[in-house]
Amino acid sequence: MPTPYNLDVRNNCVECNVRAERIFCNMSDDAVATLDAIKFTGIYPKGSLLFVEGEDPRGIFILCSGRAKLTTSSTEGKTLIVKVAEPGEVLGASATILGKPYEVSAETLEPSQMNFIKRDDFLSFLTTHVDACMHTAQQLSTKYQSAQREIRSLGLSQTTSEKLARLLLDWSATNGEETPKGIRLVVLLTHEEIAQMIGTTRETVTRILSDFKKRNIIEVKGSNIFLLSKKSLEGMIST
Amino acid sequence: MPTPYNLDVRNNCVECNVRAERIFCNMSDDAVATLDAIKFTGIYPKGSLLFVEGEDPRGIFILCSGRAKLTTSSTEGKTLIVKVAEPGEVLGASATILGKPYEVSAETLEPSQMNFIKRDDFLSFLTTHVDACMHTAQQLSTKYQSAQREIRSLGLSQTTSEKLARLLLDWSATNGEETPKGIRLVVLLTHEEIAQMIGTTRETVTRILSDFKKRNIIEVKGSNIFLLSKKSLEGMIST
DNA sequence: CCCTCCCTGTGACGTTCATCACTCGAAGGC
DNA sequence: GCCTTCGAGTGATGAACGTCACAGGGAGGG
Repeated sequence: MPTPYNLDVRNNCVECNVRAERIFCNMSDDAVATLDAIKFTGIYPKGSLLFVEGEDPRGIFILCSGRAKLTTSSTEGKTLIVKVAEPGEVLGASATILGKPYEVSAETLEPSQMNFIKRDDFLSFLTTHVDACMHTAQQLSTKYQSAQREIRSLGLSQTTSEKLARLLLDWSATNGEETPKGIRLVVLLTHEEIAQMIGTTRETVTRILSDFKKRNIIEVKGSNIFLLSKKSLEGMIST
Repeated sequence: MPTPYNLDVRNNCVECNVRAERIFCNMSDDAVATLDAIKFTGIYPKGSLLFVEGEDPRGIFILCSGRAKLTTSSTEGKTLIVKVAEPGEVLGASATILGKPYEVSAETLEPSQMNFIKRDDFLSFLTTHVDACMHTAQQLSTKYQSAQREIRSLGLSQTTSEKLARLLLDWSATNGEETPKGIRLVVLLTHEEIAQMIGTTRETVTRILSDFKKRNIIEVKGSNIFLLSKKSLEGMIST
């Protein structure tokens, strides 16, 4: 039976076969059963806005499959992509826990399955299940460390080439696929969006990528990027 | 009786009179009693290194009084000050929870009292006291949100003046003191360190501050900065 | 099939800021 | 006392990158 958007929908958390790999979901059977009872499963098309920066927190979203970009914008209309969230991540947890406005916006980049949990349900879930609380703390710690990496990249990079090299290497670590001709990356983002990830302009991204191509560091085929020389990229970054 | 460094030392968490104001420490009496039993109180002079980026996590530090800067460095020797921690903050929690290396270094900016908790003690403390775990989650959420603000500032600011204006306004919100001639800030940092906070060079900081002085936006008296025109600063930032 | 829209690519130009090089003043040690 | 060290202030210079402007190509819709 075809499911919407060709997604492999998992309605039941208890029987979920990828649960063990997910830092947040990998909790006691008892806790997962409760989770199952309070969650709302939803399928979202590409481009869905889950929540918007500044909004009061309604609850958390658990990203079961698909990807979502987290963004923050200035009044001048400039946008910064803070992070691309991967399956297993929890979105909106910090705002929900503190009861403060969402600090970023979240938008799906591809058709995605999300489990939503209402704020009150989530908070009482945490206070009644210690290990859910522990896993939340772990999830938050991971998010904090990834934010920290982002800060390093934005603040310590000398040049824009360095930031872009760093981004490509980051991607290759999380989503890279080894092939005979180098590491293959599937890039869902336009140059404009890449620019928003590293705080620069579209033109500069285009120029630097051309430069990388000329120097045989990368090769671009449609939405694939092959890293021909990971070494060269690593040579560009400080740490 | 004089205490070292003229610090008001609080040895006993249960009787601590500022406990209620501290997001992390404000937990149940039962939990605080346990905390008291596993903590090690220490007084650190200015410039003490609590932990270093990359080190395996030994445990967490609760900042009772004083201030500490959190930094990250590149191999090229460039340093970025990620945050100046205030009393009540917990340092090293994310690394300790995940068992991953500290992602930043921590160094005291003034004589400070810290409570240290060993990793194993902290982890079992969290699993046995739900509300300690909740307060840790809140603390982590706060840190995550402040990291997010830092990312915004680094990534969305168009100019260095904007970043500096943002920094001054941030300080005025947390440490500002109203006076007839404007908001007074006590700046513990050198121009070099301010530069490291906003990812620029010392010379640029000096130049921009001079410029602000010329335009009667600020006035500098020793280590005090008076914000004469908060409005002008606000006019420089996008949001 | 053509038209439009969006993404990519590229040139010219100007501004901002990092870098280097130096001076000056204040603090602190011997 | 003097000398050293560290932070602040300032000028000259060049490179990096943002901005504007426009061209080409591919996808999708009427």
